[in-house]
Amino acid sequence: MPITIKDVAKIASVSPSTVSRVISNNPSISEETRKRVFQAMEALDYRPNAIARSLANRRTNTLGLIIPNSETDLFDNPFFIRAMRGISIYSQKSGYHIMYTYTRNEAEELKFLKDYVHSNLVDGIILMTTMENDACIEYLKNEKFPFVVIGRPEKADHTLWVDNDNFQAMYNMVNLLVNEGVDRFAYIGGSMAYNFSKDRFEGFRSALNVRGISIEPEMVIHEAEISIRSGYVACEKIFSKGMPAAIVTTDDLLGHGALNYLETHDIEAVRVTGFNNISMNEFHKNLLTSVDINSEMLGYKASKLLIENLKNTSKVNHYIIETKIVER
Amino acid sequence: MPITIKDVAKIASVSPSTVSRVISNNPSISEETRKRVFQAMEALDYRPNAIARSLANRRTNTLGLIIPNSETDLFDNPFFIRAMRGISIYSQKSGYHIMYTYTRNEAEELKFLKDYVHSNLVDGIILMTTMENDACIEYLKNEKFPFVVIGRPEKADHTLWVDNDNFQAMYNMVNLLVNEGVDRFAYIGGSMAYNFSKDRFEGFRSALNVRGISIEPEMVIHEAEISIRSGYVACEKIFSKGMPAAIVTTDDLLGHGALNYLETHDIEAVRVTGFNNISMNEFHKNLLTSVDINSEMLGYKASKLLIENLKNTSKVNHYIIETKIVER
DNA sequence: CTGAAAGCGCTTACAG
DNA sequence: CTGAAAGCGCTTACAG
Repeated sequence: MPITIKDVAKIASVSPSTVSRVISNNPSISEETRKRVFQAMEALDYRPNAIARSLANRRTNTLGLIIPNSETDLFDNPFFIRAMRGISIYSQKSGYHIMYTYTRNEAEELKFLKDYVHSNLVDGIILMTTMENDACIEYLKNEKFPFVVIGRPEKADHTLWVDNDNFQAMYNMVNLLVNEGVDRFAYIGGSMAYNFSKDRFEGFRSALNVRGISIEPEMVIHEAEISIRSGYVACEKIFSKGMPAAIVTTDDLLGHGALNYLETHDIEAVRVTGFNNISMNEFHKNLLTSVDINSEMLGYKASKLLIENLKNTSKVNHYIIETKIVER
Repeated sequence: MPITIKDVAKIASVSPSTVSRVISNNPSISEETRKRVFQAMEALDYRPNAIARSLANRRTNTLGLIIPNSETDLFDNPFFIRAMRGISIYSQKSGYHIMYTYTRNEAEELKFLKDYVHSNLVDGIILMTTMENDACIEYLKNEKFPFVVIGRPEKADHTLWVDNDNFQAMYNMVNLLVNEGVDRFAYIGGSMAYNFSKDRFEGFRSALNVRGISIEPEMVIHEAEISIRSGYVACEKIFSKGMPAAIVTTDDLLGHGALNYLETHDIEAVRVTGFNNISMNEFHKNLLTSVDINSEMLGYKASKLLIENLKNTSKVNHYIIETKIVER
């Protein structure tokens, strides 16, 4: 027999309405009765039933999280768990809970998204990635259901999003290498269906352009899968065409694949760079210079942005998270 | 104005009770009216309100997941995300949702655990790790709140748990090495406050015992933190004492730390083994033989066990997940 | 096989 | 500043 608001009301000699107002911090309650009610709650070790509150006020204080398809190694990428940590930390602070669901493909993404939206279980949704013609974004916009997306969407209007400045981060990385004297570049990136891949590639292209270094198309590889294996395989193609002075990649897993290739083939003096600054880099003998994208902050700010908007206390529709080049 | 059970009832010319019975698959409904109700639901695109259902039948069909403290690299360990994936996949199948919360220390663990238990938001809890004198297990037992724990707890009676046979896995690994001719062993493990650390160490000890190989205490290191760094640091201690023929570790991160040490110091012909078979192993030049603990299956079976018990369809209180040595 | 009614534990206009 | 009442959208004994 659980303790309810009625039990508290009886002990405190007030009505259930009053107890409810005390719980929700309604300012119209006198200090005297507030104190009495708190005492009663304490005495009974009363905890409000979150489900009942949700039904009555039509808010669940819960956010839904869609973790995208990843048969690939992508899933061992610490990005997701780090972002989920940031999401959890901000949400805890503001009294929100987080539901997640793992999906294997876009069809499942959409299916579970609908489940979240129609079940009334969550007040808003966090999408962990952005794709070209993203069906999830499309759907949520149509339904006018609150959501935030990690990664700048194609049409950023009327959409909440957080992202790094991927163009700038890659631009700066290439510049750094040019300043070190690198004059021949290879590039390994992920699928151009992702906006962050496009942005990073554009940063690469623009930086070389500005510095007057030509891009060699056969040294530019876009791999469908972001993994150590892909990085390795891409190098086989690259080195069949020539010998770059640096291999710029869009992910540390690709970068480590490249490093493995270099080591296996006893190739020296080729710089390799990546993104994400995964912990594996730190003690690795082969040095990988990497962009720390601050995944945890991406998650943190994503939930912040969404929750602020649910409470109507936000003026902005996006946050840019600072990146940092970690040189090695 | 959301569509409710009443709207459906009106269209189908039945009472709300009947609609409810159709939704919950109550067998006492005639085929004829069942069909009519389904048609009405379809016509209105009706979706039951999960919150209202939860309040009425006192089940939320939601599980709560506590992700333990990890200021350390532990968090980049793919174990967590893989287990969470398994948990999600089984839960989806049986119509359960998953909430997670990240915690920074045992005090927070307990705090958020209480939050879950008292908010009535979840029907059961999944604990991702087991510790010595685990306060969370203690608490949940006292509250008689349903839970499952990944990792065999100290007192396994009246507790649901899933685990590998960590003793056996390590025992087999050591045996394999002995058969290959290894006659001098070093050991790097995690904190002995974790049962899996204890089990793995016992497997190590017993296997050497049986094969008549003595353990050199100064070559046995228990690190508080499971990380690449710790593995490296442990090797500094080990090699100041002598030259083992194999370094057996309880985690691939420790193993990679050891490999890095060997490489940095140009030490060859020392075998290194780990646990988890992380993806980093696959393309790494230095070969790490590893125990694949099947993290995803641990998560999968954990939610299966918990959900089966919530539905009273389970006879067992634990599952052992098979491990597999991946030789390299 | 089906319906009317009470109930799950809250919130919130409305009235005073 | 506080209470009585209706309502949130379901479920489920009870009765027929």
